[in-house]
Amino acid sequence: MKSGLVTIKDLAHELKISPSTVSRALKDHPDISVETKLAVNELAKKWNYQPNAVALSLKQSRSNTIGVIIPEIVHFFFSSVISGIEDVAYDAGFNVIICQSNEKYDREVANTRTLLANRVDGILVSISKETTDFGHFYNVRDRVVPMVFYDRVVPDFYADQVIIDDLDAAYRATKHLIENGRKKIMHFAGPQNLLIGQQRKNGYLKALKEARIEIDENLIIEADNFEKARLAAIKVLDEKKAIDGLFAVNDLTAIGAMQTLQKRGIKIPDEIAIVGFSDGRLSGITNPTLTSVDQHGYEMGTVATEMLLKRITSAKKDYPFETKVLNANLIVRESSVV
Amino acid sequence: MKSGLVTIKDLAHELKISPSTVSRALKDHPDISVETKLAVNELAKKWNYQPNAVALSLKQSRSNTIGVIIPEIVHFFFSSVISGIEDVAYDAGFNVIICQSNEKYDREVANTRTLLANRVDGILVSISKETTDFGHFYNVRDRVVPMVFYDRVVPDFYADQVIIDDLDAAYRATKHLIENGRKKIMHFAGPQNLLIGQQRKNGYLKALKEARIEIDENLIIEADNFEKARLAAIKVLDEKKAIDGLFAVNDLTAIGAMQTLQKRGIKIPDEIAIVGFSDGRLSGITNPTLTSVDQHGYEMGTVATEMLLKRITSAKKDYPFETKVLNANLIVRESSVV
DNA sequence: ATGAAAGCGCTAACAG
DNA sequence: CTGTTAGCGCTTTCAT
Repeated sequence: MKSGLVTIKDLAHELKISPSTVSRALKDHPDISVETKLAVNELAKKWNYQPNAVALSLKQSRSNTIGVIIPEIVHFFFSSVISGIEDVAYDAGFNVIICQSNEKYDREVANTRTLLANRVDGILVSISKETTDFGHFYNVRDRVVPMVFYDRVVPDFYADQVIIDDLDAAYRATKHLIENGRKKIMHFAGPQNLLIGQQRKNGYLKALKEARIEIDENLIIEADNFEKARLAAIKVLDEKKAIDGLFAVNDLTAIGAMQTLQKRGIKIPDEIAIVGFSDGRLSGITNPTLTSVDQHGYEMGTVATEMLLKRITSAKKDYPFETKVLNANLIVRESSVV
Repeated sequence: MKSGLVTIKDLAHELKISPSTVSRALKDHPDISVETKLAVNELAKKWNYQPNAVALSLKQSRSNTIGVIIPEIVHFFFSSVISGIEDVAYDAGFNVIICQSNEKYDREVANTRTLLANRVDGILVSISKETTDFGHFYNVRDRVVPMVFYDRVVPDFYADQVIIDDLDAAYRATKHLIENGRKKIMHFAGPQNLLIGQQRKNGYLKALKEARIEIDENLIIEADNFEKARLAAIKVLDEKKAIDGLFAVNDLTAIGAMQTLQKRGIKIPDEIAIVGFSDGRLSGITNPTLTSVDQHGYEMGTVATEMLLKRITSAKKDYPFETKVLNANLIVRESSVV
């Protein structure tokens, strides 16, 4: 058993044949005699030969690696997406390089460079909350590297993408509150430079309009995480706004608000009904359990990866871009129904 | 602006100089004249030249990439670890290839092969719940690829590792229950082939012994996830065991038990006090909030990566292996104190 | 059925 | 200060 790195050359040298023959024998090329194949494979096994994927990448200008840019890994939704990506990529023999943008534009740009430098065969992206300039993605397109956007897509950028129907989901979530008799419904909104932030707000507005509930801009507050939700909730209470419902852009925001309201003695859902968005591990364990939109992270990861692999492996790459819209269903729990 | 992939050759050809000069100019080699440098850099920028990291890897037998084997990404603790790894690696200019073992031995072995094939400069591993054979890691050692184990380490395997003192943390968690007057304390244990499973159980036993509480093997049940915890809790209730405390191997297990007990009308912490382990996002949002051991996932990721990078970059690699033990503090919340 | 040679993109020792 | 050459590990055409 030879230790360290065994190369094709080593095998060739030992067997007194040429590297090309070893290469062919290893991949069962028809030209090679059975004896040679046997000898080569035996030694390869004995010496624990493993092909150098780096050399292969260079030779074939194909790395069998896909890159993923993700805003934040520590997040039920996004980690579910990664899990879906990983599983599909693994089955197809692809590696996954993960880059976390940490919601920073600069880092997203750097990530993109890194992935291109490493000659990944394709890139999966969900843009950061900060991103408003998309030059780095045009760069990817110039390099003809396939790219699929998931969840947080770039508006008007012609590319493959997989999303959920955020507008409709938000609409149904808000409608659900209205159907349960709520009339003064707040919205804790996401950043409006993200399409999903806009869409979820629009869905909220649509439901209100449809029910002929007057829209009060003061009831729409930009708050998209636990801390901001706490502060926003406190502010709302201090201003003694009369509200009976809340639709939040994500679960953690909903939970931050819920806990703050509860601490002030407000009964959920009796006094204020709450609906979140994402349906991660959290929603089932709060008290009351949280009504939420199931965003199907794992599925989004698998679908996005399948789209990407299809574009990577298909002979002609210039077929039209696709947009897949996944189902997002409202999971009704205790926080919204008395 | 040339699209597609620009190489050093292209630049050299255009400027009618040799590739080596371009290469040197690009890295600001002192030998090269200022004019040449300027010309090269200008064209490189104009043509958006980006070095091919794959070619570099091959040349330098160094990929600037580290591999991570992680049991499950969708898990607050593990995703925190990844986040820590990512941040440190990124700052040091290293890429991160993530492989999920999904708690399967076979997949862990395959992951190891993949990472070696891709010539990663080092590997971070937390072993799967199934793993009892460690041959694949000896393989890594033969290849002289640095390796650091985090959290779930291999017993008696001589390697760098970063862990928390599971035994002590479990001991303190259990002692905390005892100090709050609990005497019939159950333990929902993790798989005993994992060191952390053993250690946490041993810590529990140590605290009981110290308090001269008789150990009842029937109160130790192997249950390490939400579902198993529900079933175990139901079984316990059906058998009408008299218990007043529970120490669970992780938070999700604690929460599964807590919810089941609550549904049967048992008051937490009044009738049964509960302590979990990990302290993720979940523990602060349950009702009552969950007392738990803070496992410092992010820090574990950063420390493990620093150890790995140190071994990768240090000239002599044969300095003694280190074991770093991180502090794990008990975060007391409502579930354990009346 | 096998070998020799070239080349993927880059760097570095050696020459001038 | 710059060019030539060789080689990282592998595949593949073209010879033989």
